[in-house]
Amino acid sequence: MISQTNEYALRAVVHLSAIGGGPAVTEDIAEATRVPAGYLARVLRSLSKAGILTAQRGIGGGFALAKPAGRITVWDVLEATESGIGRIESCPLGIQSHGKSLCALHALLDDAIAGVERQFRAATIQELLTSERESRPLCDRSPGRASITIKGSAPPG
Amino acid sequence: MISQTNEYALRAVVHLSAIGGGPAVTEDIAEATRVPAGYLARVLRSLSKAGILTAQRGIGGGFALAKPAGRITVWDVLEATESGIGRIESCPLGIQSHGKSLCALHALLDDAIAGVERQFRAATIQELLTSERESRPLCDRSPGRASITIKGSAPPG
DNA sequence: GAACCAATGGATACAGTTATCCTCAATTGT
DNA sequence: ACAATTGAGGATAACTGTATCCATTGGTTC
Repeated sequence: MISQTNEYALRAVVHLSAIGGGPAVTEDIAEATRVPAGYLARVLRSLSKAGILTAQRGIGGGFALAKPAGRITVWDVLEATESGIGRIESCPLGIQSHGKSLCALHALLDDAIAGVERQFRAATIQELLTSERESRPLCDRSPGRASITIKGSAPPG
Repeated sequence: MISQTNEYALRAVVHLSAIGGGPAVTEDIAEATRVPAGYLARVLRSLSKAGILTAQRGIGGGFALAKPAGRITVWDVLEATESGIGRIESCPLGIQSHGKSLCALHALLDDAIAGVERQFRAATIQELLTSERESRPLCDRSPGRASITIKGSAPPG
């Protein structure tokens, strides 16, 4: 359903949004989101290629949101990390007569997936951060303070 | 989302329902559903263990539905083949404060999954066969005739 | 230009899923 | 009892997604 890679990508984007859009270096994002740094680097590249993040090398560089969090949907992030969610386009059995309109079985399956897609298309990253839920994404405590502990290099303020 | 194994299991159960509940031997089910026979054997065992199918050895044996198709849900089949759909129980980051109530991000993800679960719990195998859709599951042609080609098991010579 | 920083890209290892195969146990028919 | 049929179970291979590593390239600062 939601692959590990999807998870990592979402965490990274949410984190960047939470700190105001970045930029932040791979190492720091990995630390904050508890994602293996080596693999995260690869995921961030995907997000960069997909135009969700911008990448900047050298000192002061890192990854940053390419557009405001309110304009990035959960769906965007999932799509960027491939694997997507796997809509069913045609009959997996390769039955000709099912080519255009899926059979009852696969129509049901695809309907379910379509519902998920709709939900994810409607949800922006910004909404996750301003949600009224008890706990916010990635934060170690409940709302009220949106502070995220960023270890190491650049202490804000 | 829907794993290959899930697919195979669904096809097998749908097929058995379509031929009236069985029994049918692994080889024949594999033929009709276009599933690799060796692997299908394993999947059928899972379904048998889960109480969805009954297994009978020896001549005239095979697998049969353990209960009427109207009482088997898509969800039952998915659960039986493990992997399920992967509801999110607790925060994947292992953040303590998220333990009970998921954060906004994972609440959203789990909501979507929950919706899928609800749909699949409500759909019976029987409904798939009596659906008014253009094409029925596994059939090579549209409704009207529910005939399924079962290749003869008698080898020449 | 030199030195350092950080992303890029490729090679590689690891893990879980998918798939195959072979032997054993149960059932049926002669 | 014997042979044929058919599922049960385990060992193993192939494949894909996950994760690590290292050399390279691009960019900043001095």
